[in-house]
Amino acid sequence: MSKKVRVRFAPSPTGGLHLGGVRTVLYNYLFARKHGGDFLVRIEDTDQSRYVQGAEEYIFDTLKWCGLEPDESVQHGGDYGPYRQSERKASYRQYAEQLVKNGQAYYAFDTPEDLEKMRQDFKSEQNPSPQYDHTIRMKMRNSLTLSADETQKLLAEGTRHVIRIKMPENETVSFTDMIRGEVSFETSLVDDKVLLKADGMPTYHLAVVADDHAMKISHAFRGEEWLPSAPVHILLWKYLFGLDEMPQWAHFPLILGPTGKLSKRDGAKYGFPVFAMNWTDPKTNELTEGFKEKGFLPEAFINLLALLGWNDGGEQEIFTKEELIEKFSMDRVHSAGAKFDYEKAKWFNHEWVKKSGAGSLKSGVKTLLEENGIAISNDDLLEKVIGLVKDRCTLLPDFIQQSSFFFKAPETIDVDAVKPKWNEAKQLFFAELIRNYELAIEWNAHTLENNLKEIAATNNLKPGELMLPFRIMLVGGKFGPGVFEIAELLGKEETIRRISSAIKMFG
RNA sequence: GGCCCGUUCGUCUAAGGGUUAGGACACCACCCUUUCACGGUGGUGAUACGAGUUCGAAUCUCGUACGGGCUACCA
Repeated sequence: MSKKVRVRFAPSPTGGLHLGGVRTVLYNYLFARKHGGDFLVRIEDTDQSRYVQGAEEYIFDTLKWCGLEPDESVQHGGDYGPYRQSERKASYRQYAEQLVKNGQAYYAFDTPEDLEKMRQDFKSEQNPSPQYDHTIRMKMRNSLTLSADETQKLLAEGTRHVIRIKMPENETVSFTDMIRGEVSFETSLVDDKVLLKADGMPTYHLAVVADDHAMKISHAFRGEEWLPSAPVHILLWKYLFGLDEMPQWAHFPLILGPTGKLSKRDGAKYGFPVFAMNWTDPKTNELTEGFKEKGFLPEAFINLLALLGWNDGGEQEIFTKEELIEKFSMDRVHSAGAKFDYEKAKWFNHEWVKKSGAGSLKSGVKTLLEENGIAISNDDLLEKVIGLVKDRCTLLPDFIQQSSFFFKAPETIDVDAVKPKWNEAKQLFFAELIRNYELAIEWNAHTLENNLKEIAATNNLKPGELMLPFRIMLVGGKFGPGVFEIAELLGKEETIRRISSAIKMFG
């Protein structure tokens, strides 16, 4: 009974990886880690027409960024390769032929035109999309309707054909889903799915069963959109390997957008990322923004995804990956779909930015600043700056506004916010402040504040009137952390330089 | 249309027969803050509907409504 836990993520390399895909990876990963099992990635590239250059590499880059690297894959090696279905072609036909031999599948010679005609002919109001099923198959061109000789002749001539499963009539196929409990289907209502395509490639249905068996998968997890085809897979397991060998299934709820299943379109339409990382379609050059580039931390991304359809029963919402591994359990995964809320996603990131040490944020922020023309020569200063401003940064790019002025004098000064209330007294005050600061021996926020207050008092000025001008001199605008903390990090020379150059603009 | 899955605040969710139905995001108010945030306190706000089982139902059963998924030689 205690088979080693082995789970897989099986994407097809057709484009960027979206939220739902990454969450499927996550739940697989957590389950494997929790149970000391293996997590592998198998590339489902059986549809040559949909193959997209670069998509496979993108998937692995994404997993790496998320910190969800597989134990076995095309890139990580393993004993159950190849991990790309296009390279496993040989075995699939053999299984399909075996099914034909046993009367559980059949050759079908219908052309795409034949199929189109069938759909037109049988289309009605009650049945808007006719299926190739037990009511139809005897009216089509296949090894069930043709004589054995004819079938052999067509095969010998190399006639293009597919192999379809022959769904039994009046049987109930049921299985226990780890999330939904017992799910059952009437076989008469399921169509004869193609198992092996005319090009010799398997469809997903055959491939998933053959490969899950070959790779000794113990638990097969996937999105809910697969639930309707589960009976086909159950039957294939029964016919080919026996139900005892079959992995346990779990179908994850869908992640929904504002209208339905979350799509790339939703992201563009509502202004939030849908893919994990930036993805550029090599054909159209269309760029779809990713969470990474939007400024999400991988820890936050994983965290928010984990909570979209699962929770540990308590009120904790911020989890490290290690905590997730410890607490994850499949029976606490929901059965209902979850609508993605970008505001909440940002909240998760903000929590993680606050929680992260300045040291761990440093390299990301440094890159970002440098990309925006801010050269960082002093890493220690950068770390101090990050520590000072991170509480007010939700996404990584927020650090640009919040910390640029520490390294480069502001290009624009919000003169209008100061000028109307500027006067001779303030002019003189700041001139005196400069003289005072020039003589300062200790340069820290506390003394700078005390000195300012003392000078203000002797000049009969309220500190309140002076803080905003002072801030704008140093920062350029009405934002940022405490003024004296800023001045401390700026240093004596730079603080004085900014005050004196700003005075001229106000006067 | 058929099949399958689902339904607790606007959103993510807790409560596995007995709670004033709890928390978080968002929103609002107040406090803190001589900027903006953070933080703190409080507030608005939900068991889709109808039957049944039960002393007692958000919770179990059935029906209805609504939502979603699938219905390709795509995955």
